Parts: sequence; structure tokens; C-alpha cells
Amino acid sequence: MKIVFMGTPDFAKESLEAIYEAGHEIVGVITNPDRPKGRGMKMIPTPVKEYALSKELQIYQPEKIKNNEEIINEMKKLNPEIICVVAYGKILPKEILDIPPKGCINVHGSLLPKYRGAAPIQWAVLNGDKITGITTMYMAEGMDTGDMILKKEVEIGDNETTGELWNRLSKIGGQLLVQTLEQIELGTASRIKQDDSEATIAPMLDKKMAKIDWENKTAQEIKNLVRGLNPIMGAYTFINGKKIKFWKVEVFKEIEQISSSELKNNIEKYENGTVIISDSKKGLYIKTKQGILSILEIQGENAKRMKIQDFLRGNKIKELEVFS
RNA sequence: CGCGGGGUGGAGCAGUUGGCAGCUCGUUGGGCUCAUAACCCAAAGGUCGCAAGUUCGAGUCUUGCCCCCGCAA
Repeated sequence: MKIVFMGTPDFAKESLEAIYEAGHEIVGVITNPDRPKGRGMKMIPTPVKEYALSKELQIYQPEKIKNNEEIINEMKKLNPEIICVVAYGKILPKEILDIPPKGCINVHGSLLPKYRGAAPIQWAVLNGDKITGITTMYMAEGMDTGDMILKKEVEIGDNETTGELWNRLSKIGGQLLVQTLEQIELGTASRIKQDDSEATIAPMLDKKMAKIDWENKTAQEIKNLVRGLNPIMGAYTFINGKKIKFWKVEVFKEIEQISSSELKNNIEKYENGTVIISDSKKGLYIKTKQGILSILEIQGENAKRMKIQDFLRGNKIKELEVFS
């Protein structure tokens, strides 16, 4: 089919690659403009642009799309049968939704109507969900409110990070998009209304939420925060006035084994966030509201990520110091 | 010319006013132990990123270069 593809990050690139490999005719690729990025603020193309370049596809990078007559006319000229939108990053006006005769379809990283919005994958991990998935749908004017076509459930591993789940869902998204297009071509695609009463919103992540709340969170909740924010921003906390990020943590169950009897007997007295064990061999263990948190991967100020054992050799953290 | 941090034995770091190069850990050998992420003893291992300069003497000061990293996006 003649398709216009709209998308920006690597998640979208997987879908573009999947439909390209499936033999569809990609008449145009629309992606965000290059942005200065990385050390030295070099201009970096989006993953979708890179892929499109390698396949010599027609690329458009409009700064804005709303009320942009030029790009809208251009898209009409391309005369696509269908437009596929995957994590494009901008809201499409009705004018564009109306262009393709077979509609605009979208790949979304959750089981709709749950987690409508910008960060469905992140929120599924942050909330400690066991199951999430991919949904393809016809796009409507509301945010991820369109009629659903196909869904695929995916289990989330106990230790899986947002980044890992993101990669898996990217691939699955591509596969599901190809299947969806097949069904549309054959005219067998279903059209299931979303139950709005079940809908939840997954808004963009806020920097503020990355700070660990030792006072009120359990070890498991902190673990979910750490995995949910890996690798996007990393959950952080302070000790001795220094900012520290945690990248990998585990809920420690066998406190009997790690703790000397003195510590064990007094543990209830310590405030949440207190270092119970700090040893370059045993690791770093912290008391929480409920349960002990074992730190596995950590990053100090201006430093790279490293295993806790490496970190503790050069950066002394004393027992009974408190994270805040 | 976006902002900032750093290159010291295998790893992570310290090194004050320039004066014999250290710490924690790992490695190797030995000892102790029913046993250990335990403990004791001993040993190996460094052109202190590269080059030039100042100096009686530079990891430590000056200059140039190379490389790495964090933030921000």
C-alpha cells in the first residue's frame, strides 16, 4: 500500500523498518527536525530520519504541523492510502487525519484504553504492572481515543527496565503494525470502540518525580521507580550533600543474613534511608519504610554508572549515614 | 565556540604549601577454619594520558595536544 509514515524516536524506527521490509510503498516519511544533542550540542538526526535516509525515502521535517498549509498540501500530493503514525511527538490536526482514504493508524505502547498519552511504557513499569502490550488503532482527534484494531499482550519481567521493555515493544509494535496493515488491505480489520470509563492517562514524565522519597516509599516502590526511570533519567537521592543516581536495585529479603545482631535489633529505630550495610564486598543496603533495599548499580556526580562494589572502593559511604 | 568533571599498579579512588607514589579491593603464594562475601602472613604489579617548559627536584606549577565522562537536549 502507499503509506506516509510519521514518527521520530527509535521506537518508531522499528515500525518503519517493519513496514518497509514487508514491502509497502513508503511515499513519504515525516519526522521531527534535527536537534542539537549530546556533548558539544551537535545536530543529530532522529532515528527515523537515519533509517529513511538509508533507504532513500522522501523525508519531511516540519517544525510545526498544525496550520502548516505547505506540509499539509505536500501530504495530499503524496496521495497515501493510509498514514501510519508511531511516536511522532506532535498532535495531528483533523485536516491531516482526513487525508488518507483508509485512515490514519497509530501504534501505541499499552493496552488501551489504559495509559493513553505520552509515556505508556514508562508508567507501566513505574506502577509495577505485570502485563502491558501494544495496541493499534484508527486515530481520532482525542489523545489516543480512536477505535482499536489489534492488541497484543506482553508480560513485564520483575526486573525489567523501561529501556528493555521499550526495545521489546518497539519490535512487537512493528510486527503488529504489519499485521494491522494486512487486515486493512484485506478488509478484515476490526474496529473496537474504547471503553472510556476504563481509560487512564500516562503523562510525560516530570523531573521532580525522579527524586526518591525515602519517607513514604517501600523498597518495592523504590525499585519500581528505579527500573521505570532507567534509562530515561534515573532515580536520584542525596547523601552527604552529593547527588547520587541508582540504576539497578533489588529488594533484599534475607535481612537475617546480612545484619549483625546489633543492627538487627536496632533497625526499627533508624530513620528510613539509613545505610544498614556498606561494604565493598557485601554491597550497599538501605532501610526503607518497608523492606531493605540493596543497591546494585549506582552513579555518582559527574561519574559514569558502575557496579556498587566498584563504587564503594573509592567512594566511602559509612554505615548509619542517611540518604535523603 | 552550550555548561561542567576527569585521565595515578587489574578495578574504584586519595595524593595537602612541588621533596622516597598511597588507600580499599582484586590477583598470586602460604597459614587458619567443618565452612565463608570470614580472618592472619607474604608477594607481584605504576613510563602518575602524550609532548615541551619552569626547577636542584613535578603526579603536584605553565603551555600545547589526545582521550574519556556527566549535565543539558
